[in-house]
Amino acid sequence: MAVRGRPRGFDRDAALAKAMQLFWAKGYEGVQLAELTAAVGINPPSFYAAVQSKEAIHREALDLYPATAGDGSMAALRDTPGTTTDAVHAMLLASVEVALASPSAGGCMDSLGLVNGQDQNAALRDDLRALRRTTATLIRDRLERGVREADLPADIDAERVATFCATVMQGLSLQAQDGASRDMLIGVVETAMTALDI
Amino acid sequence: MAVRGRPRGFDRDAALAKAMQLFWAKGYEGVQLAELTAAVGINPPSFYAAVQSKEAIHREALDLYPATAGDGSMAALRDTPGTTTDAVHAMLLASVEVALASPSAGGCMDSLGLVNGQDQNAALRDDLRALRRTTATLIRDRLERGVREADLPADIDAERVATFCATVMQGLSLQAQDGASRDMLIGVVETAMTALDI
DNA sequence: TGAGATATGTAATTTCGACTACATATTCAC
DNA sequence: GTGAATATGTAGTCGAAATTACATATCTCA
Repeated sequence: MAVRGRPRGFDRDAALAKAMQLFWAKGYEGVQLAELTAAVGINPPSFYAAVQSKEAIHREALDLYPATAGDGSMAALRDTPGTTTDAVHAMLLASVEVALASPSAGGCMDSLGLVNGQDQNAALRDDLRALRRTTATLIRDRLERGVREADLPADIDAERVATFCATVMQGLSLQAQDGASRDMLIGVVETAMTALDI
Repeated sequence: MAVRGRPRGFDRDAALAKAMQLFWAKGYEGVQLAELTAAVGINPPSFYAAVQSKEAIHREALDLYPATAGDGSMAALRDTPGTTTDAVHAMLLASVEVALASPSAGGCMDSLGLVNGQDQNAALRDDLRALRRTTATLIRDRLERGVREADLPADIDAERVATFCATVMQGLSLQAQDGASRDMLIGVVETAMTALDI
């Protein structure tokens, strides 16, 4: 059962990837649809034939982000063997790479995609906040696992340490935007790790 | 030599203070001029008779910010007696209060006022970046003073530690936006301080 | 008191950016 | 080949937000 009508003249997945790059580089409100369609090489009607709205494709980009470039830090947290401390260290180092991997060195898409924008985009801003809270929760879960496995002292405050890690990761995104070098960001991570010698 | 013509019907300083509150709460692009004029109780022409543009009053607000509410952290860094560590600790605790003092619990105005906005506001975004770099420089200066006064070990990397502090402070702003409580933010500061037991 | 100067209110204007109407083009099913 | 279905390009529309035109109001100075 092949599709009827005229076939789409561009690669939707490639367009989405391009959109993600743009949103990552410039934030939601920093990207104009005209810019996006120009980057893909299409006209607005072709875009709207394939996507419901700017907001809709941004949501798709948010889903694509961890599935590709943006998953570095959570993947490191999840997959790094060894101690919990090793995993947290790898996570922070990975978040440095994510921040620098932005097409504009603009930090993490979830952290900076929409910070203080227009009221009309409040829903998206709240979604990003929820994503960030989820990240903090994943970190806390990993720390609590470390406690259960006697890898960390039983008396640590997992939520506090997780919030500290999230704070540093978000700060790293802004530092990347401010032009900090990879070496400097890695130095920040190493300094942060000394706070985790619990 | 009194002023000629009809006198202004509103208090310009009060209007500026209101504008600062709004910009602090919602960011540059999150505030509409209509909202600002409504909050002040005037109409747009009265605003434009007293101020050149939205961008101009935002610049004034950026100047007013440290002169009033926003100066907490730098004042603490500057004025806290005792050790350098005491000063840094006070600075971080003050930045928690600044972040929570925002009319919307929205973090520091310099950190979050315009993160990933429209291309047309690139100049303002760059100004904010410069302000943040200045903050990091002030911290580094204080640390270097600590080294000179033998208050800190001679071999610390002042720039790295200063960048760490700036990273945490900026992260605290985002955490405040994400709804972290004062207790949690203070916990983050205490955790960060353990990284500074150099 | 009147002339000059500045402020205000009403109601635009202007610009920009997301989104779309519509005519045309390309494909599939039969 | 014809018709149904979907895509594309041109050229808009539509709404939102900063900014302003202009008539009027209120003040100082002579």
